[in-house]
Amino acid sequence: MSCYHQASEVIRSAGYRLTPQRLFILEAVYHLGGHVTAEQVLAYVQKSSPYVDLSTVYRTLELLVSLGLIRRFSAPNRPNEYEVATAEPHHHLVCLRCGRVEAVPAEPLSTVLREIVAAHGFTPDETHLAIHGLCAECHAQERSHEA
Amino acid sequence: MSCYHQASEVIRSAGYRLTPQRLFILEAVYHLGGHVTAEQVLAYVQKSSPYVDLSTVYRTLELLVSLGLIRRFSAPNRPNEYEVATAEPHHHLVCLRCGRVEAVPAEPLSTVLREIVAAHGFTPDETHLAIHGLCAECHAQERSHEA
DNA sequence: CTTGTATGTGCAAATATTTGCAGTTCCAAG
DNA sequence: CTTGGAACTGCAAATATTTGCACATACAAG
Ligand SMILES: [Mn+2]
Ligand SMILES: [Mn+2]
Ligand SMILES: [Zn+2]
Ligand SMILES: [Zn+2]
Repeated sequence: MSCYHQASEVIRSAGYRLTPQRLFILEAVYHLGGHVTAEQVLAYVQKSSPYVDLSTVYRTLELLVSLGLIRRFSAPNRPNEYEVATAEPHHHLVCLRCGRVEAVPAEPLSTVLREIVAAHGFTPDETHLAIHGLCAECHAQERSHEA
Repeated sequence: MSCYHQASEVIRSAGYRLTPQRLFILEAVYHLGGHVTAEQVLAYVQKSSPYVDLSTVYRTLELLVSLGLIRRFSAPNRPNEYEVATAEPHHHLVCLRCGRVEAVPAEPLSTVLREIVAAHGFTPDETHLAIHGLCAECHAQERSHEA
């Protein structure tokens, strides 16, 4: 579950320093589970290490994203969320009306996506796509609302 | 080209007021063309109407998005960009390394996407997807960088 | 175990975006 | 053509995120 030991090794072997802050932040994302915001990570980290700063959390989360250790979930009108990359690969459907976020398996979407954009010489590395639209309920409501 | 007349009718018939600010902002997005930021829209609008506020621009742009008159382009580490919805439907490939943004036709991606997420009862209405990854050049560089 | 130094951190300020609120204005109803 | 009131706006403050910089520290080399 919460074994972020290998993850810390990735940091080292990529040439980055293994600081207490980075370990705390890594542990926070692993421990909290699911999607977490920078603010939530900070709150957890500060229980053990009160002087860690929010900017360090942001910087570290982006570092972990660039190393592929965590994934970013970014949707308009909500703070960025982050999640361990060891979770099953998936995308998210974001309802623009009620705000609900639902996970869907990465496949077959990822494969199709990869094939289509490969024709443009592009290599998508984002396994965590935010697809905007309307959930079933909200879509039904919009339809009835017309008349 | 710049005929946003029908667009203003959409605002009215959706029950929103047709204010000078909304017309100026609409015209700005039509006139400037391509992807524009709130800041750019403000600069253009203020030439004719100096007291318009940036918050009004943000609010109005989001209103126009919700009415389907313009599209939002939202990628991490860059301000949101907006574009008239009358442009040919397309998505964007965003290189996470060099920052380049390339347009790709909406089809066949949109159709595939729609089919796949329909199985989850979801109706994607976002024809302006930001797909993250590496462009051809940057991908080549990463490969050679390994060795 | 030192030590030098590039990397990383805390803090504060900058930037990007959103929100609350009091005053203004569009426009439906008369 | 008025006019009342909800919708809208400007402004300022709040919130979200990024950045500059001086100081701290991980860690490679000795
Ligand atoms: Mn997720
Ligand atoms: Mn576009
Ligand atoms: Zn919904
Ligand atoms: Zn690139």
